[in-house]
This record gives sequence, C-alpha cells and structure tokens, in this order.
Amino acid sequence: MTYSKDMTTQQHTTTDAGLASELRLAVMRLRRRLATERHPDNDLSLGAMAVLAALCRRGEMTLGALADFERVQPPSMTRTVNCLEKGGYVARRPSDTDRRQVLIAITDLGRVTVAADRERRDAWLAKRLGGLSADERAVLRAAVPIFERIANE
Amino acid sequence: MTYSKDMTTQQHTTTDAGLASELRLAVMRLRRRLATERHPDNDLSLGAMAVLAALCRRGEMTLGALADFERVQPPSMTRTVNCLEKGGYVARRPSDTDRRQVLIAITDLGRVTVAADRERRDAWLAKRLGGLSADERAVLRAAVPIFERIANE
DNA sequence: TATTGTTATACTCTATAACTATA
DNA sequence: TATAGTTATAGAGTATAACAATA
Repeated sequence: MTYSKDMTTQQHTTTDAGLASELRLAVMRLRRRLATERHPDNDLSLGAMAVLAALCRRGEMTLGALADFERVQPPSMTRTVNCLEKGGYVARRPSDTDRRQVLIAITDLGRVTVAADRERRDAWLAKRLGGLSADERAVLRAAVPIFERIANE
Repeated sequence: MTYSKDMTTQQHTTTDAGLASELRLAVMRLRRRLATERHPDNDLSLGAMAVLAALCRRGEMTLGALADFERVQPPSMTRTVNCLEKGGYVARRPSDTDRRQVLIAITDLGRVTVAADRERRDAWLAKRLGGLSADERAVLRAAVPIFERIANE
C-alpha cells in the first residue's frame, strides 16, 4: 500500500474510499459539538433525550426494543429509563401478554420536555443551518434518512 | 449539483425546524454505530485514531490546536496524546519559539496505522455505502464539508 | 499577570457477567 | 432451557480545578 499525496493531504473527498473515513470523522466531530451545546433547563443527558424523543414519536416500546433502536445494550437502557422514570418523564408497566417484558411510555411531562428541548436545540442548530444555502440544507435533509439506514443495518 | 424533489422529499423532515432535531438524533445514532464497529488490530480508541488522522493530514500541531480541532478540553487531549506517544504513534517536541507549547507530530508507525485503520473501516462503511445509489452517495459526499463547517463554527 | 500544558479527581455513559422472573 | 430485564462491577472518555513552567 502506498501513501500518495492525495490520500494523506486531500481536503475533501472525491473517491468512495475516502468518503467512509471522512464521513466517520465528520460525524464524530459534529456529534461532539452537538453534545457540548448543553441545556440549562432540564437534567437529562443527550442519550436520555434521544430515548424520550423516540418514545414521543413511536409510542410505547419495550425496554429491549428501545435498546435495539438506540443501539445500546439492555443494561444501559435500564439505567437511562430509571433516570427518566425518576424524573417523571416516562412510566413503566408490565406487558399483558408476556410479563417478562416491560413497556415504557412517555408522560405528559416527557412530551412537554421533548418539545422544549427540540425548540432550544433547534434554535442553536437552526442558527447554523440558517447560514447555509437552500441547496446545502437540502443535502442535510436528504442525508438524515440515509444515516438512519446505515446505522440500523 | 442540485438536490431536487426526489432527493429532498422525505417523510421525516419536511420543515427546517424538524431538520435540526432529526439531524442531531441521526448523527448520534450513526456515531454510536460506528463506535461499536471495533478494530481488532490496534489498541487505539476512536478518539485517538481521529487525532492520528488529523496529524496525518494537517502535519505537526500544538496540543492546544489539536484540542480545539477535536473539540475537547486540553486535559483530555493530553491524555490521548500520552496514549499515542506511549505506543510510538506520535512524538512530542517543545516549540522553538514558545517553550510553553508542545508540538505533536505523527511517526511512521502512526502513518501506517492511519492507513490500515482507514482501509479496515472503509471496508465496513463502504459495504453500507455500496448499498446506496449513486445519488445517495453524492448526498453524503456533499454533507461532509457542511458538517465540518457546522462543527467548527 | 496571562497563557500552555499537565496532574488530580470525579462524573457520565457504556459494556460484560451474574442474577431473577417469567415463558 | 431460553428469554426479558435488572443488578453489580469495571472501563473508556470527558470535564473542572489546581498546579507548573514560560511569556
């Protein structure tokens, strides 16, 4: 394997091979940037808010389904749900059909919190998005479902 | 390059307000997915590999500049660089002009490691990218520099 | 006095392994 | 015996605060 100038010094990606690396690093950095934009008004972590948003959109889910969806192991999700339950953002109930399963549902407080969080974060990100051209926003809008697909494959 | 209707009409994000939320959650999940795709052949973390890649591309940098670039605090970068130095992937040297500063440079081993890691990860992600249409790959390629811009703003 | 980097310490998130209870 | 979830424990990564060396 040779290390040509292109491979080590290029600014943007023009090849499919480079795309994977570039995308990976870009996603990492953007995620860290988003994580540091912290919220003052509630005590929930980024991960907890993501779970809340999932429940808000998809309705009641089992703990296992939530763990799969968020790509974490069940013990991690138990921890997150404990945190959310203690704050009154979600409620647990045993499944009627299989009493090993636990169904998690969002509460009214949870819904309000999701809406407020979305508004606040959108304000931050939207400010950045506002600096983009219409074409660039279109790129991001198109990228979202592709990301979902890759992540869930 | 324009992103016309077929690429931008999605069921999820049709408004700019929703775009910020969707993008944020999608980035989080994809990042977690990428993080779980672990490497068997070296002992470096995702963050350490990102630092190595930055040094490979941009050349020698001070610790502070690296911290800024990767969006972490200086103590975190010190830790990461210690790890890289111990493994022989980078070398420290004091700056000639300002002896408070420490310059970090990638070694030959570091360069080889970056290339190998890139190849391996690309294989994983490229497999997913291979399942996409040419248009979809074009979207991702266009998204990368936009992400960089948002993250570094 | 201000700045660059390091050390000390603690917190958050995540994972694996062992356990409980249902199926 | 297998599965869903929990508890116990440990590791990785990050941050803030206090410190050292230099400007």
